[in-house]
Amino acid sequence: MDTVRKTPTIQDVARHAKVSAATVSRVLSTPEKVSEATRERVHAAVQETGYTVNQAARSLRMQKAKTILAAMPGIGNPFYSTILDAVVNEATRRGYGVLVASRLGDDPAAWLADYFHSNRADGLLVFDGSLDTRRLHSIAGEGAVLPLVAAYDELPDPQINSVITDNLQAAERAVAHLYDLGHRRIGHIAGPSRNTFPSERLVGFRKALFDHHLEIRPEWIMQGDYTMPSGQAAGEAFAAMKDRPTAIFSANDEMAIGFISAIRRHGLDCPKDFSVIGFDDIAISQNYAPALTTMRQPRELIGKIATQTLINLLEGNVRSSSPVRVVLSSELVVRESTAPSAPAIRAVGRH
Amino acid sequence: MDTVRKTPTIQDVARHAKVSAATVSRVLSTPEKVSEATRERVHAAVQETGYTVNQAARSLRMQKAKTILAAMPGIGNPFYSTILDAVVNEATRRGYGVLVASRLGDDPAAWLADYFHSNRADGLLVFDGSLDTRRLHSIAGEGAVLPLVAAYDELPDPQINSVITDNLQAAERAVAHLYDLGHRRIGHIAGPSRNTFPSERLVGFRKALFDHHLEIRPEWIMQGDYTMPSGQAAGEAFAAMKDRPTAIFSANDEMAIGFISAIRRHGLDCPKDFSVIGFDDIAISQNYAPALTTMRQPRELIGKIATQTLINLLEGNVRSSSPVRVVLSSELVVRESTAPSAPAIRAVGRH
DNA sequence: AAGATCAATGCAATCGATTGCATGATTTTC
DNA sequence: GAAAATCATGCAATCGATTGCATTGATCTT
Repeated sequence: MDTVRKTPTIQDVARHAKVSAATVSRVLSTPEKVSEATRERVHAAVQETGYTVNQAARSLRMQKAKTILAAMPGIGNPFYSTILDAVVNEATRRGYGVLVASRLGDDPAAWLADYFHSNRADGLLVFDGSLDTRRLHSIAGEGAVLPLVAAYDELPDPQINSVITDNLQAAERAVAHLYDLGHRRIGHIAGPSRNTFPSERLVGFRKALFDHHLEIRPEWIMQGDYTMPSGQAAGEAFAAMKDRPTAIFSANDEMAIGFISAIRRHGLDCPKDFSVIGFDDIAISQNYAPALTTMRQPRELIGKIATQTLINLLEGNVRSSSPVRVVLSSELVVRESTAPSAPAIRAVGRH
Repeated sequence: MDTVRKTPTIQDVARHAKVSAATVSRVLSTPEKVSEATRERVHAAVQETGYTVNQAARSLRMQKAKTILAAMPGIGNPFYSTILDAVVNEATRRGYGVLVASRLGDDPAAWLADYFHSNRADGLLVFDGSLDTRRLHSIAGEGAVLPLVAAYDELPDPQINSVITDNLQAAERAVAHLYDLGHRRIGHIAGPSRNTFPSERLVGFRKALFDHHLEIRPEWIMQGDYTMPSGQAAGEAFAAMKDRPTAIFSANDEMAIGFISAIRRHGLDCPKDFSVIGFDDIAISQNYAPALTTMRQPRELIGKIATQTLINLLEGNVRSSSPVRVVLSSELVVRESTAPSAPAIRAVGRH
């Protein structure tokens, strides 16, 4: 047994195979340029020594890190962590490492751009809608273009590559589901708006009500911020109403769950007294009581496709100069939290 | 405006400040070795050029990547993603990057060890209990010691550094809580056992029952695997019992939630008909209906301390040769899913 | 005042992998 | 059969930062 064995370098392999380091390198990256015989000797030597390429050296020489950076608003959020999972899987499959950045300091854009200047990452996946991508680009350098793919809800700067879901249509689909169940008095728990623009799901909600000739009552549109407590707050507001909607479309599942549990404390039951449809289909939704009807976002797909897009970009497989835009569609998942509206049932009973 | 400006190197800074690259390097790492005047010139030049050290070059020269690797069983799991969040924050604060690895391929240990051979990461945080740390060590190299800190529940190999929680005592505390509420018929939903060893929480459960002179009924110990569906399965088993316990201690919150929602379908109510206490205090627990009583694990702390421990190790701040072991304690959080047992209430009523 | 000491800085080697160019060997072509 | 084309391989420069050693000039010692 050797005493102090350091990790083998390409030189060690070369020595074992009795060739030059250059040849070893070629065997590993462009095997067709090397004769069969030497190729085998080198492979054997690689086995013997247990050689692995030193990424630091390769990065330095090649000016690329084979690593992508994922910027998330909060990894703790189950919605994003599922996406991250998909990102890691896909990146690993393609031979890339995944660095995770959390928002830190007062200039996150500068902080992220630093990863590129310092040659730690080649590309960036942005899942954080609050990040200023324009600023990011400008910091990244005048000459160079920072390869980045954004994947978050509100449609960002149309100039950048993005993977998003069809929020508008999905919101309409959600309302249509409630309508089909006989609901005519429908409220909404909205997500936070970005830069004075109303969120797409709210817009879709409005459009759907309009299309179905339903009244849009401002007091039935409650403002939330995608967290459970804000859903609970909406629930309290709902409970305090004299004249309540019979169904609620929540802009995400967490608020829907907060809403339902707050309301339950007031002796109201979902779906008996009111229906709720959420958005996202997070893990808990199917096991919540009542199991939540929701618009499922293909989170794994978002992560996977965003990663593929970025890596294709990095490897120059994409020649088009216009930004890549992928829109994925959400899927209605009907569970227990939505039911025919009480009046509709009564109507049936009277018949 | 320059046309094609590449990212500046230390040479560029040197030229600007009219010193050698060596001096620039010294200003950045050992400022006290440089005279006040030059120091200022160099700092100015750094500002002007917008220089950032090239990590690839530094890694190559220093033989360290300033990056740690986090191995998670599944990032999608909300329990782990909270930990990861803390890891990223702490690592960033200390100037380290965080690479995330998912389990891939048929030899995860080899896969992870590769990150070290290839000089991509300096240390490893293991949150995945199913990883064979012995094998990892042996692969990592005969001579070198792979710096690693494990943070997962079942006490691993006592030789390795670890950050864990006091599962045994916490389990006893959970049972004590049920006992104090008057419950005498207590069941358990167990997590999967590792290598034929029963899980610590199960051991703690048994010990607590024994200490309280309660009967341990094997049919009241249901086997789960930490997932919601397995909790639901336990719920079905519970519903089918002729003679049921009045309280359940679940080895984690997800199973507890699955359990409660399954049982609710059978017309039984928590906490009226039975009490449930969980373990972990994941985000959903406080908003579930009923809000879940649980043993809270300090997840942020686990992530933070594990990271600190690892980085201290890497930077040689730890001189002790014996492994570092940190045990954090869990905290009982009483909410709505546990209530005085029905017999106890009746007894009070009769009085 | 001459040698010793010290502080500040530069020189050049080094980390490990990649690749353009040169070289020598072999095969093809007319 | 000689020139040309083709192939396999090695040489050496390169990527950017760090650091031991050498050099220079200034200050100190006796």
